[in-house]
Amino acid sequence: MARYQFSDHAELRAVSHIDMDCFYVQVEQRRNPELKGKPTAVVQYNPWKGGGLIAVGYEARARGVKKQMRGDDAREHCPDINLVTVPTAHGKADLTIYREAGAEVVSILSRKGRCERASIDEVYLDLTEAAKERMAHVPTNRDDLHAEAQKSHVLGVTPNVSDASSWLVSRTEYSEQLLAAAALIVAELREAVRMEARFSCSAGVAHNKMLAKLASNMHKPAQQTLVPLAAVPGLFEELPLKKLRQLGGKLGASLENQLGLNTAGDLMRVPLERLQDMHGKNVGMWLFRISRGLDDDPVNDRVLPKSHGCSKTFPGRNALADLPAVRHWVRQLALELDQRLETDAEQNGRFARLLVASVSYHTEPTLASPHGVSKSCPIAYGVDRITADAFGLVRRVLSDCQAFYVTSMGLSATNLQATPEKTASITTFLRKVPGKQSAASDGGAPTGSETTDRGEGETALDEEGNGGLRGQVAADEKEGTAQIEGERGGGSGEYAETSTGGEARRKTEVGARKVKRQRSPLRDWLAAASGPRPASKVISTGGSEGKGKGLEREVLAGTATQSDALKAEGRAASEPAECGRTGADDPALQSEELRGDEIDGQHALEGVSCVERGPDSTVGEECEDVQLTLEEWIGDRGGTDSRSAAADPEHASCEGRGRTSENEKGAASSAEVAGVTAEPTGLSDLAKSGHADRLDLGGELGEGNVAIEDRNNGEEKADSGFEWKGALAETATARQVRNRVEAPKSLEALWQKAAVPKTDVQSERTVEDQAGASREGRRSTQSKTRKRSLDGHVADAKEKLQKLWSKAPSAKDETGPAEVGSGITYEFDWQEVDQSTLDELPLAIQAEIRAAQRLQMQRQQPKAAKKLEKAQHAQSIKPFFQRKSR
DNA sequence: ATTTTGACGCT
DNA sequence: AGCGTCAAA
Repeated sequence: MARYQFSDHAELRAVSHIDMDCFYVQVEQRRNPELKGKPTAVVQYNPWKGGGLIAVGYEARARGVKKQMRGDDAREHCPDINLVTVPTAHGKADLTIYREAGAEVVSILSRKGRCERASIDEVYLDLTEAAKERMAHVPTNRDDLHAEAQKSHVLGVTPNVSDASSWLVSRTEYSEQLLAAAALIVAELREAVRMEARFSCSAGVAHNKMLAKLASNMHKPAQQTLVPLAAVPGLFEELPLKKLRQLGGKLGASLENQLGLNTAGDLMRVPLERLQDMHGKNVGMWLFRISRGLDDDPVNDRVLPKSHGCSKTFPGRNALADLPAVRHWVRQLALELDQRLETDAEQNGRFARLLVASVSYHTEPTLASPHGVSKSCPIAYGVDRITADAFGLVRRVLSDCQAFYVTSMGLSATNLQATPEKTASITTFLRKVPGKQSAASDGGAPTGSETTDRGEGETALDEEGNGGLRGQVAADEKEGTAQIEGERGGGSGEYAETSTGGEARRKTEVGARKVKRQRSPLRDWLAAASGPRPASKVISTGGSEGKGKGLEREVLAGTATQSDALKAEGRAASEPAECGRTGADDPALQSEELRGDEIDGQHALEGVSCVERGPDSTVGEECEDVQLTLEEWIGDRGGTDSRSAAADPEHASCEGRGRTSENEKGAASSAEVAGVTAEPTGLSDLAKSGHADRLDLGGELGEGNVAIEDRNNGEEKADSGFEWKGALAETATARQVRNRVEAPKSLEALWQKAAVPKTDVQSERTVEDQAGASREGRRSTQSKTRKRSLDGHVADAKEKLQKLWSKAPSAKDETGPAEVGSGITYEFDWQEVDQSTLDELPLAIQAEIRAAQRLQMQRQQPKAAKKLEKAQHAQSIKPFFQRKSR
């Protein structure tokens, strides 16, 4: 029976999953070599019951220490255990050192094939190509195998055969040859990790991610396991279902409870139709396939995380009960997040676009599980702005509550984009041309070296994976290697130095995708952008000559703000229309939306945005928030005073060194301001306005003409020391105002409201956001009709249910309509709802129905109730993935 | 009172 | 956009 059907050899992949052994413990042992070989665990926070264990070393595991223990429990099992506390910063656990160590490992493991960072300490590798090449060179003599490869475990072969060597060298089946070759590569990579980073790791080698992941966990620590195709049926027959990736949670439990399955083999015997009936077409098919060892989930080419997040819990009494406390902790989180974002921007040229604030809270002291809510807005870099925006988001959630008890908060920055060349960031849009003298660095800038290790012609943000960057990384790695070897040669302290200088060097030299650079325009800008800024500064992104309308000109010139623009439309600036517009009746917004990313099919420049970025800003401040001033851009460079820099008469023009493309020309020809499309604005036009500081990126993008107008005298200056790097940091998308008129309502508030009969269920009025407004010195008044949020529907559903179930116990009226917010009416008998009807209902209703059924069962047959509860729990899971097919 | 992450799917 | 699920140290 052909269980495994691979149409031909070409489709067979060689995939490895590599997982560090008790990673945090190893990191700590490398930091403090005295811990090596001793029972060690890493804990988070000490005071309460000795802290929570998050990693346990193998010596400690041997003594019965388990990860779910508290520090105190661990001490009981193993009195001489070394408990290392995770570093803290900003009053919270800070995992930076582990992230950096993880990046170190990734930089090594990504050498031989496509590499996907699966977590802080795991990667998947697609070694298909490398293994194919390697197949021709697999030794025929088992003694010539890499020692680490010899120690491989081969499922279905070892330990019956004493070691894997003979298996590895004598394969005849293509699939096995491929795995054998991959195993040699993996052995070498693991050895490289051991030598260069001094970490041990375990690996699985198979034809897909699922099997590789399974295998990497089978022989730990410091071993590797191969899964030949033929081994799968035997393996799965005994394998608990939960061991398969994605089946460790509710889905796996539901399979066990509903179908009585215990092993993966059991799952294999369930007909596809049954699986699809139960879990939908996609999940059903996915289950069918993984139960046969089939998995086409590709190894993605991604070595960097897609988001940065930080969070903190405030359990029990520590719950935050007032806004100042909330604000304080928002700021602490922002401090960490900002640092991590800046580092990412420096090292990887990436910028986040979205800020998400999550908060879990109670409205009264209770043991019930808290409500979790998240809100998001476009992100603005800088601690203060992240703080202000995130606090605004959180406040929006809490402002309706008479009382709140915040049990956890988190910030995360997502939508990280490696700003591509043609929409490059304003933060990187100019770069000092090495060796070229410039006004800005005149005056003996002491630290102003902008030199990078790149060749002159290369950009900081070359297309991903191009030779320039790769080459650099490779060179760095080589240096790092040399450095380590030097240390080893030193003799005595092979590890002695590592927690100090050696590690620091490796950090910069071996880190993944890191580029050595001490200073950069980016860094300067980020630093400057975090500080206070003068009002009404504008960067104009003008193309060739052109004239804007009067108002637009003013805005460009920096005296007008968006509020002026709004006034000109006959609206008072203080009116709440401001930035939250979502209505199609708003001309400014329309053009704002139209502004978009594309003009003439190309990325548009956005020289000025007056779009509010966070929930707190008001109109007058918005421009200020998003402008890049002359001082900000120039002022911090090398400590040189901006005015003298700008006043340097030497450089009346500069030659661009960057690329010029049709795209960029198109982009340069238009700029949007305050939601109004501005015509290309020539330098001279702006110069005449004589108002404000500005940078005018004149001419075509890529040419690098930089004109600087001095605020004080309106004199036009130019600086030639820079290179045009592209367009803009913030794409239209990032600036789009989202949900600005979102009702600041908690679920509770909605629920309370829902108790009052409403005539208009399709819309509601937002309320004035007052809480904290005076402290902020701002007011944001919003009153807007909008579509109901999901929360509203849920609240409605709950209300209906309350009514419904209030009748239920008396059991007279057992069929009742449940009207849900959307207006759909469901009819059912709550005692006999069939599964398909139940599935149609909103989850909140499903949960209530199940609760009611249990309640009744409890009364009638207390024993059976428990069983029902378990089954219902399994049923209540939501489908959560949709497998992509390759 | 595990905590702090991070990816991804659903609606 | 916001929530839920799953997973790792």
